[in-house]
Amino acid sequence: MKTDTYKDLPNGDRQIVDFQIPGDFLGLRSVLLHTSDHSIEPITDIEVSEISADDLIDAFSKNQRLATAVLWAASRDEAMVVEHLIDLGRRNAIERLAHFLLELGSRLTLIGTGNTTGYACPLTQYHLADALGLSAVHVNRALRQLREKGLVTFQNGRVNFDSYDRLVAFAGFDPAYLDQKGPFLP
Amino acid sequence: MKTDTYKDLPNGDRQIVDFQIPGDFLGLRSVLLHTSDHSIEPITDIEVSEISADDLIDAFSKNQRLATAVLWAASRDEAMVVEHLIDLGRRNAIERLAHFLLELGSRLTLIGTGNTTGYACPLTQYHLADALGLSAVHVNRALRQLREKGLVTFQNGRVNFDSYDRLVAFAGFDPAYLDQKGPFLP
DNA sequence: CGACACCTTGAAACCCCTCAACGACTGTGG
DNA sequence: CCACAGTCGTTGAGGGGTTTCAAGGTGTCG
Repeated sequence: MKTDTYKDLPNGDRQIVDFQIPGDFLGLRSVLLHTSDHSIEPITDIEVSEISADDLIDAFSKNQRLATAVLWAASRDEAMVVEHLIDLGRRNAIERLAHFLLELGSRLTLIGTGNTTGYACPLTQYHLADALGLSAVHVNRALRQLREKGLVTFQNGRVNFDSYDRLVAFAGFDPAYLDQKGPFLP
Repeated sequence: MKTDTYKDLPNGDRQIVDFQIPGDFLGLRSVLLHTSDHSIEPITDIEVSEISADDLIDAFSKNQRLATAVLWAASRDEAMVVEHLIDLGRRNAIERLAHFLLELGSRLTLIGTGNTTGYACPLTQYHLADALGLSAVHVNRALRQLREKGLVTFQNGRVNFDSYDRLVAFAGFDPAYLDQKGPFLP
Protein backbone atom coordinates (compact mmCIF):
# COMPACT_ATOMS: atom_id res chain seq x y z
CA MET A 1 0.00 0.00 0.00
CA LYS A 2 2.74 2.42 0.86
CA THR A 3 6.51 2.65 0.75
CA ASP A 4 9.12 5.27 1.40
CA THR A 5 12.38 6.15 -0.31
CA TYR A 6 15.21 7.10 1.97
CA LYS A 7 18.94 7.44 2.28
CA ASP A 8 21.03 6.30 5.21
CA LEU A 9 23.78 8.59 6.40
CA PRO A 10 27.18 7.66 7.79
CA ASN A 11 26.27 8.86 11.28
CA GLY A 12 23.23 6.59 11.55
CA ASP A 13 20.64 9.21 10.73
CA ARG A 14 18.45 8.73 7.74
CA GLN A 15 16.48 11.06 5.55
CA ILE A 16 13.23 9.97 3.96
CA VAL A 17 12.98 11.61 0.55
CA ASP A 18 9.37 10.84 -0.20
CA PHE A 19 6.54 8.39 0.29
CA GLN A 20 4.87 6.41 -2.46
CA ILE A 21 1.18 5.62 -2.54
CA PRO A 22 -0.73 3.30 -4.89
CA GLY A 23 -0.21 4.24 -8.52
CA ASP A 24 3.20 5.80 -8.04
CA PHE A 25 6.42 4.77 -9.73
CA LEU A 26 9.09 3.30 -7.49
CA GLY A 27 12.67 4.13 -8.34
CA LEU A 28 11.94 5.99 -11.56
CA ARG A 29 14.76 8.34 -10.68
CA SER A 30 17.34 5.58 -10.97
CA VAL A 31 16.26 4.13 -14.29
CA LEU A 32 18.63 6.27 -16.31
CA LEU A 33 21.20 7.16 -13.70
CA HIS A 34 24.11 4.82 -13.17
CA THR A 35 23.75 5.07 -9.45
CA SER A 36 20.97 4.32 -7.06
CA ASP A 37 22.06 5.36 -3.64
CA HIS A 38 18.59 5.28 -2.17
CA SER A 39 16.72 2.50 -0.51
CA ILE A 40 13.04 1.67 -0.63
CA GLU A 41 11.23 0.34 2.40
CA PRO A 42 7.69 -1.03 2.59
CA ILE A 43 5.47 0.50 5.25
CA THR A 44 2.41 -1.57 4.56
CA ASP A 45 1.90 -4.57 2.31
CA ILE A 46 2.46 -3.57 -1.27
CA GLU A 47 1.85 -4.91 -4.73
CA VAL A 48 4.27 -4.01 -7.48
CA SER A 49 4.80 -4.67 -11.15
CA GLU A 50 8.31 -4.70 -12.46
CA ILE A 51 9.42 -3.06 -15.66
CA SER A 52 12.97 -3.20 -16.91
CA ALA A 53 14.82 -0.04 -17.82
CA ASP A 54 15.51 -1.38 -21.28
CA ASP A 55 11.86 -2.11 -21.92
CA LEU A 56 10.87 1.30 -20.73
CA ILE A 57 13.38 3.07 -22.93
CA ASP A 58 12.51 0.80 -25.80
CA ALA A 59 8.87 1.72 -25.44
CA PHE A 60 9.74 5.37 -25.87
CA SER A 61 10.52 4.77 -29.50
CA LYS A 62 7.16 3.21 -30.14
CA ASN A 63 4.99 5.54 -28.20
CA GLN A 64 5.68 9.19 -27.80
CA ARG A 65 2.79 9.64 -25.41
CA LEU A 66 4.39 7.17 -23.07
CA ALA A 67 7.66 9.09 -23.09
CA THR A 68 5.73 12.22 -22.30
CA ALA A 69 3.76 10.58 -19.52
CA VAL A 70 6.88 9.18 -17.89
CA LEU A 71 8.59 12.54 -18.07
CA TRP A 72 5.51 14.06 -16.51
CA ALA A 73 5.66 11.55 -13.67
CA ALA A 74 9.32 12.34 -13.12
CA SER A 75 8.59 16.06 -13.13
CA ARG A 76 5.82 15.64 -10.62
CA ASP A 77 8.06 13.56 -8.37
CA GLU A 78 10.64 16.28 -8.53
CA ALA A 79 8.06 18.95 -7.75
CA MET A 80 7.16 17.07 -4.60
CA VAL A 81 10.78 16.79 -3.60
CA VAL A 82 11.17 20.51 -4.20
CA GLU A 83 8.24 21.32 -1.95
CA HIS A 84 9.72 18.99 0.61
CA LEU A 85 12.97 20.91 0.27
CA ILE A 86 11.19 24.15 1.03
CA ASP A 87 9.67 22.49 4.08
CA LEU A 88 13.09 21.70 5.47
CA GLY A 89 14.69 24.97 4.48
CA ARG A 90 12.18 27.56 5.49
CA ARG A 91 9.41 26.18 7.65
CA ASN A 92 9.57 25.37 11.33
CA ALA A 93 8.54 22.04 12.82
CA ILE A 94 4.86 22.71 13.27
CA GLU A 95 4.41 24.24 9.82
CA ARG A 96 6.34 21.37 8.27
CA LEU A 97 4.07 18.84 9.87
CA ALA A 98 0.95 20.71 8.85
CA HIS A 99 2.14 21.02 5.27
CA PHE A 100 3.19 17.40 5.08
CA LEU A 101 -0.09 16.05 6.41
CA LEU A 102 -1.99 18.19 3.92
CA GLU A 103 0.12 17.07 0.98
CA LEU A 104 -0.34 13.42 1.81
CA GLY A 105 -4.05 14.07 2.20
CA SER A 106 -4.29 15.63 -1.24
CA ARG A 107 -2.49 12.75 -2.86
CA LEU A 108 -4.64 10.18 -1.13
CA THR A 109 -7.80 12.07 -1.99
CA LEU A 110 -6.88 11.83 -5.64
CA ILE A 111 -6.84 8.03 -5.47
CA GLY A 112 -9.98 7.94 -3.38
CA THR A 113 -8.69 6.98 0.04
CA GLY A 114 -8.98 10.36 1.74
CA ASN A 115 -10.94 13.58 1.87
CA THR A 116 -10.94 16.90 3.71
CA THR A 117 -12.12 15.11 6.82
CA GLY A 118 -9.00 12.98 7.12
CA TYR A 119 -7.44 9.70 6.06
CA ALA A 120 -5.87 6.49 7.29
CA CYS A 121 -2.15 6.98 7.83
CA PRO A 122 0.04 4.01 8.76
CA LEU A 123 3.11 6.12 9.51
CA THR A 124 4.80 6.25 12.89
CA GLN A 125 6.10 9.42 14.47
CA TYR A 126 9.57 8.10 13.65
CA HIS A 127 8.68 8.09 9.96
CA LEU A 128 7.56 11.69 10.22
CA ALA A 129 10.76 12.58 12.04
CA ASP A 130 12.96 10.99 9.37
CA ALA A 131 10.98 12.65 6.61
CA LEU A 132 10.84 16.11 8.14
CA GLY A 133 14.38 16.30 9.47
CA LEU A 134 13.24 16.40 13.09
CA SER A 135 13.68 14.25 16.14
CA ALA A 136 10.86 11.90 17.03
CA VAL A 137 10.50 13.67 20.36
CA HIS A 138 9.94 16.99 18.69
CA VAL A 139 7.46 15.51 16.22
CA ASN A 140 5.45 14.42 19.19
CA ARG A 141 5.44 17.89 20.70
CA ALA A 142 4.59 19.56 17.41
CA LEU A 143 1.69 17.16 16.86
CA ARG A 144 0.40 18.07 20.27
CA GLN A 145 0.50 21.75 19.39
CA LEU A 146 -1.44 21.13 16.19
CA ARG A 147 -4.00 19.17 18.18
CA GLU A 148 -4.30 21.88 20.85
CA LYS A 149 -4.76 24.51 18.16
CA GLY A 150 -7.70 22.49 16.91
CA LEU A 151 -6.18 22.06 13.46
CA VAL A 152 -5.39 18.39 12.98
CA THR A 153 -5.23 15.22 15.05
CA PHE A 154 -2.89 12.34 14.28
CA GLN A 155 -3.66 9.36 16.45
CA ASN A 156 -4.20 5.61 16.12
CA GLY A 157 -3.14 5.47 12.50
CA ARG A 158 -5.53 8.19 11.39
CA VAL A 159 -5.19 11.81 10.43
CA ASN A 160 -8.25 13.90 11.26
CA PHE A 161 -8.50 17.39 9.89
CA ASP A 162 -10.26 19.23 12.71
CA SER A 163 -10.38 22.44 10.72
CA TYR A 164 -9.25 21.89 7.16
CA ASP A 165 -9.46 25.50 6.02
CA ARG A 166 -7.60 26.91 8.96
CA LEU A 167 -4.94 24.23 8.56
CA VAL A 168 -4.46 25.09 4.88
CA ALA A 169 -4.07 28.75 5.80
CA PHE A 170 -1.74 27.97 8.65
CA ALA A 171 0.56 25.82 6.51
CA GLY A 172 0.38 28.03 3.44
CA PHE A 173 -0.56 24.92 1.48
CA ASP A 174 -1.19 25.26 -2.23
CA PRO A 175 -1.65 21.90 -3.98
CA ALA A 176 -0.88 23.31 -7.44
CA TYR A 177 2.52 21.65 -7.49
CA LEU A 178 0.93 18.23 -7.27
CA ASP A 179 -0.45 18.89 -10.76
CA GLN A 180 -3.47 16.75 -10.16
CA LYS A 181 -4.80 17.18 -13.65
CA GLY A 182 -2.30 14.75 -15.10
CA PRO A 183 0.14 15.12 -17.98
CA PHE A 184 -0.42 17.64 -20.70
CA LEU A 185 -0.75 15.61 -23.87
CA PRO A 186 -1.04 17.33 -27.24
CA MET B 1 26.69 32.18 -17.00
CA LYS B 2 24.68 31.19 -13.97
CA THR B 3 21.14 31.37 -12.69
CA ASP B 4 19.22 30.08 -9.73
CA THR B 5 15.72 28.70 -9.35
CA TYR B 6 13.88 29.74 -6.22
CA LYS B 7 10.51 30.10 -4.60
CA ASP B 8 9.31 33.07 -2.58
CA LEU B 9 7.39 32.40 0.58
CA PRO B 10 4.53 34.41 2.07
CA ASN B 11 6.65 35.60 5.00
CA GLY B 12 9.31 37.14 2.77
CA ASP B 13 11.80 34.31 3.02
CA ARG B 14 12.84 32.52 -0.08
CA GLN B 15 14.30 29.12 -0.77
CA ILE B 16 16.72 28.58 -3.63
CA VAL B 17 16.10 25.14 -5.10
CA ASP B 18 19.16 24.84 -7.27
CA PHE B 19 21.69 26.70 -9.37
CA GLN B 20 22.16 26.26 -13.10
CA ILE B 21 25.48 26.40 -14.83
CA PRO B 22 26.27 26.47 -18.56
CA GLY B 23 24.77 23.49 -20.36
CA ASP B 24 21.89 23.01 -17.94
CA PHE B 25 18.20 23.08 -18.75
CA LEU B 26 16.21 25.95 -17.28
CA GLY B 27 12.67 25.17 -16.21
CA LEU B 28 12.58 21.62 -17.52
CA ARG B 29 10.48 20.73 -14.51
CA SER B 30 7.63 22.94 -15.67
CA VAL B 31 7.44 21.79 -19.28
CA LEU B 32 4.83 19.16 -18.58
CA LEU B 33 3.35 20.44 -15.37
CA HIS B 34 0.51 22.91 -15.58
CA THR B 35 2.04 25.02 -12.91
CA SER B 36 5.31 26.81 -12.58
CA ASP B 37 5.46 28.28 -9.15
CA HIS B 38 9.18 28.88 -9.22
CA SER B 39 11.12 31.85 -10.42
CA ILE B 40 14.45 31.99 -12.20
CA GLU B 41 16.95 34.72 -11.48
CA PRO B 42 20.16 35.49 -13.36
CA ILE B 43 23.29 35.75 -11.23
CA THR B 44 25.69 36.56 -14.00
CA ASP B 45 25.10 37.34 -17.65
CA ILE B 46 23.57 34.35 -19.37
CA GLU B 47 22.91 33.12 -22.84
CA VAL B 48 19.88 30.96 -23.44
CA SER B 49 18.15 29.20 -26.28
CA GLU B 50 14.44 28.79 -26.09
CA ILE B 51 12.58 25.64 -26.96
CA SER B 52 8.83 25.34 -26.82
CA ALA B 53 7.21 22.55 -24.85
CA ASP B 54 5.32 21.45 -27.95
CA ASP B 55 8.47 21.20 -30.01
CA LEU B 56 10.18 19.21 -27.31
CA ILE B 57 7.32 16.77 -26.95
CA ASP B 58 7.00 16.57 -30.69
CA ALA B 59 10.65 15.68 -30.99
CA PHE B 60 10.14 12.74 -28.69
CA SER B 61 8.21 10.95 -31.39
CA LYS B 62 11.00 11.35 -33.89
CA ASN B 63 13.92 10.55 -31.71
CA GLN B 64 13.81 8.12 -28.89
CA ARG B 65 17.33 8.96 -27.82
CA LEU B 66 16.25 12.51 -27.24
CA ALA B 67 13.39 11.42 -25.01
CA THR B 68 15.82 9.29 -23.06
CA ALA B 69 18.33 12.09 -22.76
CA VAL B 70 15.75 14.56 -21.54
CA LEU B 71 14.48 12.08 -18.98
CA TRP B 72 18.05 11.57 -17.89
CA ALA B 73 18.51 15.30 -17.44
CA ALA B 74 15.31 15.48 -15.40
CA SER B 75 16.45 12.56 -13.27
CA ARG B 76 19.79 14.15 -12.65
CA ASP B 77 18.15 17.43 -11.67
CA GLU B 78 16.00 15.55 -9.25
CA ALA B 79 18.99 13.70 -7.81
CA MET B 80 20.61 17.02 -7.07
CA VAL B 81 17.48 18.30 -5.39
CA VAL B 82 17.37 15.11 -3.34
CA GLU B 83 20.93 15.57 -2.17
CA HIS B 84 20.07 19.15 -1.38
CA LEU B 85 17.14 17.86 0.65
CA ILE B 86 19.43 15.65 2.68
CA ASP B 87 21.64 18.65 3.29
CA LEU B 88 18.78 20.56 4.84
CA GLY B 89 17.34 17.63 6.73
CA ARG B 90 20.32 16.01 8.31
CA ARG B 91 23.47 18.10 8.06
CA ASN B 92 24.42 21.07 10.17
CA ALA B 93 25.42 24.44 8.76
CA ILE B 94 29.12 23.82 8.33
CA GLU B 95 28.65 20.40 6.71
CA ARG B 96 25.99 21.82 4.43
CA LEU B 97 28.31 24.52 3.22
CA ALA B 98 31.17 22.11 2.69
CA HIS B 99 28.95 19.73 0.75
CA PHE B 100 27.45 22.48 -1.34
CA LEU B 101 30.79 23.99 -2.32
CA LEU B 102 32.06 20.57 -3.32
CA GLU B 103 29.01 19.79 -5.43
CA LEU B 104 29.23 23.04 -7.30
CA GLY B 105 32.95 22.40 -7.80
CA SER B 106 32.29 18.99 -9.31
CA ARG B 107 29.71 20.35 -11.70
CA LEU B 108 31.96 23.18 -12.81
CA THR B 109 34.91 20.84 -13.22
CA LEU B 110 32.86 18.79 -15.65
CA ILE B 111 32.40 21.79 -17.92
CA GLY B 112 36.00 22.85 -17.53
CA THR B 113 35.74 25.91 -15.31
CA GLY B 114 36.97 24.39 -12.07
CA ASN B 115 39.27 21.80 -10.57
CA THR B 116 40.27 20.43 -7.19
CA THR B 117 42.14 23.66 -6.50
CA GLY B 118 39.03 25.81 -6.64
CA TYR B 119 36.79 27.81 -8.96
CA ALA B 120 35.28 31.22 -9.61
CA CYS B 121 32.03 31.60 -7.73
CA PRO B 122 29.89 34.71 -8.24
CA LEU B 123 27.51 33.91 -5.39
CA THR B 124 27.00 36.13 -2.38
CA GLN B 125 26.66 34.87 1.15
CA TYR B 126 22.98 35.75 0.85
CA HIS B 127 22.64 33.31 -2.03
CA LEU B 128 24.22 30.61 0.07
CA ALA B 129 21.89 31.44 2.95
CA ASP B 130 18.80 31.19 0.75
CA ALA B 131 19.99 27.95 -0.77
CA LEU B 132 21.04 26.27 2.45
CA GLY B 133 18.16 27.35 4.65
CA LEU B 134 20.37 29.44 6.90
CA SER B 135 20.64 33.08 7.87
CA ALA B 136 23.27 35.11 6.09
CA VAL B 137 24.87 35.85 9.43
CA HIS B 138 25.34 32.20 10.18
CA VAL B 139 26.69 31.48 6.71
CA ASN B 140 29.37 33.99 7.44
CA ARG B 141 30.30 32.29 10.72
CA ALA B 142 30.29 28.84 9.17
CA LEU B 143 32.53 29.99 6.32
CA ARG B 144 34.94 31.34 8.87
CA GLN B 145 35.05 27.98 10.63
CA LEU B 146 35.78 26.19 7.35
CA ARG B 147 38.57 28.66 6.68
CA GLU B 148 40.04 28.28 10.15
CA LYS B 149 39.96 24.51 9.80
CA GLY B 150 42.09 24.92 6.70
CA LEU B 151 39.50 23.22 4.49
CA VAL B 152 38.15 25.81 2.09
CA THR B 153 38.24 29.57 1.59
CA PHE B 154 35.43 31.52 -0.03
CA GLN B 155 36.45 35.10 -0.64
CA ASN B 156 36.38 37.69 -3.40
CA GLY B 157 34.23 35.61 -5.71
CA ARG B 158 36.46 32.58 -5.56
CA VAL B 159 36.31 29.23 -3.82
CA ASN B 160 39.72 27.83 -2.90
CA PHE B 161 39.98 24.26 -1.74
CA ASP B 162 42.76 24.47 0.84
CA SER B 163 42.65 20.73 1.43
CA TYR B 164 40.39 19.01 -1.06
CA ASP B 165 40.71 15.51 0.35
CA ARG B 166 40.06 16.51 3.92
CA LEU B 167 37.09 18.59 2.80
CA VAL B 168 35.58 15.65 0.93
CA ALA B 169 35.97 13.47 4.01
CA PHE B 170 34.58 16.15 6.27
CA ALA B 171 31.47 16.69 4.15
CA GLY B 172 30.95 13.01 3.34
CA PHE B 173 30.81 14.03 -0.31
CA ASP B 174 30.28 11.34 -2.91
CA PRO B 175 29.71 12.75 -6.41
CA ALA B 176 28.07 9.56 -7.68
CA TYR B 177 24.63 11.17 -7.66
CA LEU B 178 25.79 13.73 -10.20
CA ASP B 179 26.08 10.86 -12.67
CA GLN B 180 28.84 12.53 -14.57
CA LYS B 181 29.06 9.83 -17.19
CA GLY B 182 25.94 11.04 -18.94
CA PRO B 183 22.78 9.22 -19.95
CA PHE B 184 22.74 5.50 -20.43
CA LEU B 185 21.79 4.98 -24.04
CA PRO B 186 21.22 1.50 -25.41
C1' DC C 1 30.89 62.43 -1.31
C1' DG C 2 26.71 59.68 -0.50
C1' DA C 3 24.15 55.55 -1.57
C1' DC C 4 24.23 50.94 -1.77
C1' DA C 5 25.45 46.05 -1.56
C1' DC C 6 28.03 42.99 0.85
C1' DC C 7 30.79 41.24 4.67
C1' DT C 8 31.78 40.92 9.67
C1' DT C 9 31.11 40.62 14.61
C1' DG C 10 28.66 40.53 19.30
C1' DA C 11 24.77 39.59 22.47
C1' DA C 12 20.50 37.64 23.60
C1' DA C 13 16.66 34.75 22.56
C1' DC C 14 14.64 30.76 20.57
C1' DC C 15 13.93 26.45 18.38
C1' DC C 16 15.11 21.99 18.44
C1' DC C 17 18.07 18.14 20.02
C1' DT C 18 19.81 14.81 23.26
C1' DC C 19 19.30 12.23 27.21
C1' DA C 20 16.40 10.00 30.28
C1' DA C 21 12.44 7.92 32.03
C1' DC C 22 7.85 5.95 31.93
C1' DG C 23 3.21 4.11 30.16
C1' DA C 24 0.44 1.61 26.73
C1' DC C 25 0.18 -1.91 23.65
C1' DT C 26 1.61 -6.30 20.96
C1' DG C 27 3.52 -10.47 20.24
C1' DT C 28 6.22 -14.37 21.96
C1' DG C 29 7.72 -18.22 24.51
C1' DG C 30 7.71 -20.73 28.77
C1' DC D 1 -1.75 -17.65 31.55
C1' DC D 2 1.84 -14.75 32.56
C1' DA D 3 6.51 -12.82 32.21
C1' DC D 4 9.19 -10.64 28.99
C1' DA D 5 10.97 -8.07 25.15
C1' DG D 6 10.04 -4.81 21.62
C1' DT D 7 7.83 -0.93 19.41
C1' DC D 8 5.57 3.27 19.80
C1' DG D 9 3.98 7.30 22.18
C1' DT D 10 4.60 10.82 25.84
C1' DT D 11 6.79 14.10 28.95
C1' DG D 12 10.62 16.74 31.50
C1' DA D 13 15.21 18.90 31.95
C1' DG D 14 19.28 20.68 30.07
C1' DG D 15 22.30 22.04 26.33
C1' DG D 16 23.65 23.54 21.76
C1' DG D 17 23.04 25.20 17.11
C1' DT D 18 20.93 28.90 14.78
C1' DT D 19 18.28 33.14 14.48
C1' DT D 20 17.30 37.82 15.24
C1' DC D 21 18.66 42.32 16.29
C1' DA D 22 22.06 45.66 16.13
C1' DA D 23 26.12 47.91 14.72
C1' DG D 24 30.15 48.83 12.11
C1' DG D 25 33.42 47.95 8.20
C1' DT D 26 34.68 47.59 3.32
C1' DG D 27 34.24 48.24 -1.52
C1' DT D 28 31.97 50.04 -5.67
C1' DC D 29 29.56 53.24 -8.41
C1' DG D 30 26.76 57.23 -9.37
